[in-house]
Formats: sequence, structure tokens, C-alpha cells
Amino acid sequence: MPRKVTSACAPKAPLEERPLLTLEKAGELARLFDVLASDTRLRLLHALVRMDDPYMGDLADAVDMKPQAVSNQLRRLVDMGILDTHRHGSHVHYHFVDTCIAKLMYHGLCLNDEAHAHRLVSAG
Amino acid sequence: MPRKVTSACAPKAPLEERPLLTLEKAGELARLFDVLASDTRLRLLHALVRMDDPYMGDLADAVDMKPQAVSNQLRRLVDMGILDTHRHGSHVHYHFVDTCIAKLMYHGLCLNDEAHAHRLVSAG
DNA sequence: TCATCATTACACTGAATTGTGTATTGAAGG
DNA sequence: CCTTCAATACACAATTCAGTGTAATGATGA
Repeated sequence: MPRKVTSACAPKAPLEERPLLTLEKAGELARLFDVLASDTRLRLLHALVRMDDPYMGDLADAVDMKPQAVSNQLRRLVDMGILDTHRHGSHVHYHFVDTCIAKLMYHGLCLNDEAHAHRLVSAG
Repeated sequence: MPRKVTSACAPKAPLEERPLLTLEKAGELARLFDVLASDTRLRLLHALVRMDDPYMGDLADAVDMKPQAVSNQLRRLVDMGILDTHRHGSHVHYHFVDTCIAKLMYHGLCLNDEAHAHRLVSAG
């Protein structure tokens, strides 16, 4: 079995052709989106994309929040399998396990911009 | 006003090149993802993609939930600007305002599948 | 107008989440 | 060994949210 880093999402059957999401599948997916359903986590993830191998303190500075709060959220992201860590001296660095989550964030951002434009057009 | 369904998201600057999300922007985006951070809403949206112009009762049947609960969630989706409604007799039909949200769901689903495969490979 | 059914509004309960404050762990350096 | 600082664990208070049960609205048909 080839050891391959997934950076793109494999093409799958479109939504219309899939059987209705089971409760279990829907629950998994909901937990995934829930990761991105927080302004704090979104900003942390964005900071991670922008910075090069930052450690926790860097991220706390970037989002201007207390280390405890940032550590809490980062731990959630690690538990979810979104991020991974490695120590360097007394500092703990964070990095993405899979960049797909960033792509998802990007898609959401585009959609949000679209919605804004749409509203401006239709509502004036 | 031309009746046009927007189905593609405009290309934008990649995440790395954008300034760090402001609290406001991050909040908007978080609310967007929060819509998809619920197994019930995901299944309702999926049912909407699969069915042709369903009304509330259809959707309640599809997800096997009480009409009140379904109506609550649908109302949230309408308030968010994700769905729109039109009456047909005593029935209220729901449809997407913009299919981008479905694309986002699709991306999330792919990512979830990928993560599963990944886990199977690395953890055995 | 009246009866009936579909849909929605409203108040409520239980569960989950976030950031805070405090205490603890862990590593670097004298 | 001891001090110092980074990072985390833990309990707590405030907030948010989903589904339930009941009541109200709205349309259909006699």
C-alpha cells in the first residue's frame, strides 16, 4: 500500500446520487464542521497557514488571546486529528496533518464573500 | 432581475496571502460553518439536494423526525439565507438560495472519507 | 362559517461549549 | 538541586442550542 500524503480530496459520487446520510455519518461530518464553527479556531488555523512552523506563544500573540485559551483550542484540534505537534526545547510547535481542512476553510471563505456580494446586489 | 442560480464560487486570494482573519470576518465564517455543524441540518440539506422541491412534511419523513424539530431547523436555515420558501396550498416548500453550501457539504464529506482512509492506513 | 390538517411560534429543560483562574507538569540553565 | 518560564490539566460561570410539548396561524373543503 503506497504511503501517500493526501492533499487533495478524492472525487466521489455527487450528493444527489448518495443515499441519505446516516445519523452516524452525519454526526461525523457535523463534528468536522464544528471544528470550523468557531471564530477563535478559524483564526488559529488561518494563522497556522500564514506562519511558518509557529509555536503556541506565536499563535497566542497572533490572535491576541491568553495562552490557556489558545492551548485549549489547539488541543481540541489535535484531538480531532486536524493538527499535530512536535516539541522543540520548551516550545511546542503545531502543524497541519492534512491541508484539506484549510481548503475547506478557503471554500467557506469564498462562499461567504459570494453571499456578501449577492446581498449587495439583491438588497441594494 | 435575472433569475440565476449561482453555482460557482469566485476565485480569491489563497489563504496564505490574506491578512489574518479579523474577528468580524472570522465570526461570519464561523456562523456559516455552524450551519453545517449539526447532524440534523446536514441530513436535511442532503435530503433537499436529493429530493425534488420537497415540502416540510417530506423532509420530516426523510430524516424521521417530528415536524416541529424540522421546522425549527429549516427556519434557522432560512434566516441564515441558505434556504428560501414558497407556499403551495397549505404546504411550504423549501429550496436552496445558493448551491455553494451544498458544495461545501460535499467537500466536507470528501475530507471526512479521506480522514477515514488515512486512519485506516496509519492506525491499521 | 366550521372542522381539519399542515406549519409555525413560544417557553422550557438538558446538554454542550468557551474563556478564566488556579495549580501542575516539563524542560533549560546556573 | 533549584529557579524560571512555557504549556497544559482542571474546576467553574456564563452562554448557546436542540428537541419537546403546547398553542396559535393559515389554508382547504363541506
